[in-house]
Amino acid sequence: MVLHARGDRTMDAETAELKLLDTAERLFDERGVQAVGMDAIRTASGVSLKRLYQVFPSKELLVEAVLRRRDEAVRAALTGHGERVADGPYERALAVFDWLAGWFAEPDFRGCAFINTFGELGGVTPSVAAVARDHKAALRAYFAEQTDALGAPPVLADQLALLANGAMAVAGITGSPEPAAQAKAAARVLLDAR
Amino acid sequence: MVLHARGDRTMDAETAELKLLDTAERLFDERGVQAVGMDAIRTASGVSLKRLYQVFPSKELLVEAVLRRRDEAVRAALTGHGERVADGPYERALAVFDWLAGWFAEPDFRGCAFINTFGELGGVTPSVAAVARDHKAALRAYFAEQTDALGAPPVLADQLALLANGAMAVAGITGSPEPAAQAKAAARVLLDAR
DNA sequence: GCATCGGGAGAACGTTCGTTCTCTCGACCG
DNA sequence: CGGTCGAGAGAACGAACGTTCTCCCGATGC
Repeated sequence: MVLHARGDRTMDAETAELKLLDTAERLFDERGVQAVGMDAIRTASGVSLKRLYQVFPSKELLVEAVLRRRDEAVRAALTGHGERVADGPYERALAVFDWLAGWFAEPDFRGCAFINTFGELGGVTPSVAAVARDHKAALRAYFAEQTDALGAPPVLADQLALLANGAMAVAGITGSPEPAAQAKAAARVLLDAR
Repeated sequence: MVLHARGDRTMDAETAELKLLDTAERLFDERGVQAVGMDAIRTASGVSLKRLYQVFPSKELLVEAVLRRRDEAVRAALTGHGERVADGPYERALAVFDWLAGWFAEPDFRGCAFINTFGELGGVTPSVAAVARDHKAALRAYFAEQTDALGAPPVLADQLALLANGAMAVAGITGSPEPAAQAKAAARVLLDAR
């Protein structure tokens, strides 16, 4: 509960945390983690350094929080998109690639944050590696839900996940949204093959 | 030409360049680019800082040289492996995934250097982004050679490249070599589907 | 009204980094 | 053999970073 309702000069901890996560996510996506200083996050977010370190006592914890929030957002978007636009496991599996297409077409798309951050910090920061592993396991699990419902062998879920991750990596590097459609067509072939 | 054949206390420029590229590649793979200082490369390679900056006038140029050399090595390994173990475009396309399997099984495998370095520096260093793009275009071109020979449509080459890149990303993050075999099986389905 | 608390702004601190400079010494040239 | 060149070792420099500290002010409680 907010006990002190002052003017606009200060902000409560929840607002600060939200602004920090939003700002850090955007800057990390644009420039990478190490290229963004805490001071840049302070300036871009308007949250004071003191508050910043109250909410996230170190940069590593901020990075972890950004990735965890994005992990949850992606999981929710995936299942939400699947339920909205497709019914049946076959369509839901394919709908993932439509969701990727929309993501890749965003003007500031620069690849998957988990692939990128793992590449930058995965060899040096175990917590980052763990979040990336968890996230990719969740994507595979979503495909596995659909393939299980189809009675398909588990390896099909792995293969659909490879297509999705390959599309993210290639779309990020080339800047083209095409990999989403290419991966969707390949996924359809794999789904139809059995 | 080496005019001064001294003892072992100095080394000529070619030897220094080789040692620097080898050392930098290993350290960059292990820890990422920004986590490795020029001093660490100096110490690990035994090449003096003075020589280092004679051969590579900046860290950015060293990173670029490491990636370009690896690009050429991968291209050569790909075609060499294809010619050695497989004949015919169908087998050559699949042989890429056997080559990936051997790579993923190396004890210090930490993912594709181009995917990882793009994630770290691609948003900030255009030359790094360009090398990564070129490298991924070359992989796609290798697949395109095989699919063209098979009379398959060009999109199949993109799809095989998505499988290969997805396997690299997932194998790097999870540390498992399995994605290579899963991708190979999927590639076979795609190749057989037409 | 006054003491206290907590926050914002930003200076300060210690470290690390990329890069350059200094010092020294061995090898070649006359 | 004396002078010059270039190399190695590592100190030094300036900037940037993550983190902490200082100063000041407005709001709250008695």
